[in-house]
Amino acid sequence: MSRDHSFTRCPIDPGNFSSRNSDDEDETESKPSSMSYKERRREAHTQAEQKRRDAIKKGFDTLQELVPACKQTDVSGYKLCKANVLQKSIDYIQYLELQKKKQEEERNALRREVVALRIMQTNYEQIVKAQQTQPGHTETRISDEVKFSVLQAIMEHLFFTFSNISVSNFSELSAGVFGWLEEYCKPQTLKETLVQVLRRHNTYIRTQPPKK
DNA sequence: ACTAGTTCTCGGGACTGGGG
DNA sequence: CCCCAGTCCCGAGAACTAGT
Repeated sequence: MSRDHSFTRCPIDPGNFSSRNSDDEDETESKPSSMSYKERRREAHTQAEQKRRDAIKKGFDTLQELVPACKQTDVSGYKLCKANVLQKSIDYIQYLELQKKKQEEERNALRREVVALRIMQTNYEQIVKAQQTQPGHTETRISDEVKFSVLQAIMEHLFFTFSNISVSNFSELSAGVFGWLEEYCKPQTLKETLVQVLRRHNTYIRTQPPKK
């Protein structure tokens, strides 16, 4: 069985175990003043184990500080067991991943909205420009009533087309709006709609008797 | 007293890097 | 290439502690 040893090892301390061969004879503890090779090796091993346990403990302590559900809730020094710290850390990471996903979806939806609004802005600007460059265009005073009536006719037409969009869920609505924008909010289509509405109003206004 | 969790020590397997 | 020191990791068992 081979294990993955991708960790980084600490540099070797030349002060330890520098004369292993010369100490081999000490294993019978014939010299009480100096430790035998076995004893020194055992002591070094104990220290290394202590160091390893400290590192593990430090890691758990850090997790307990970082994960809100693991933080101490009272002054009695309450501490979660390691298994709970691990489980709560896992839960917290999963929660953070979910939050990240939600925020990314929200950001994408907002970006789509920005694109749609820019398309609409461009359309309106082109309509205004086209109207201003029409031959015979004169600045005449239009009443608020007529303006409202024109706007209402345009919006009614748009709403009629918009009402065909499927709204069973958000993604369908989202896709439907894009399709609707591309089909019914094209500059040319809007221009045609506007022309129709204005023609109708022009005819209607001419046939109306002047108000007294 | 019992139980569960933690800490510590010890022994041992496995791996790495340097030296002969 | 082999040996060895140093290191890491793991399991077992003992000791300790805190809660019930």
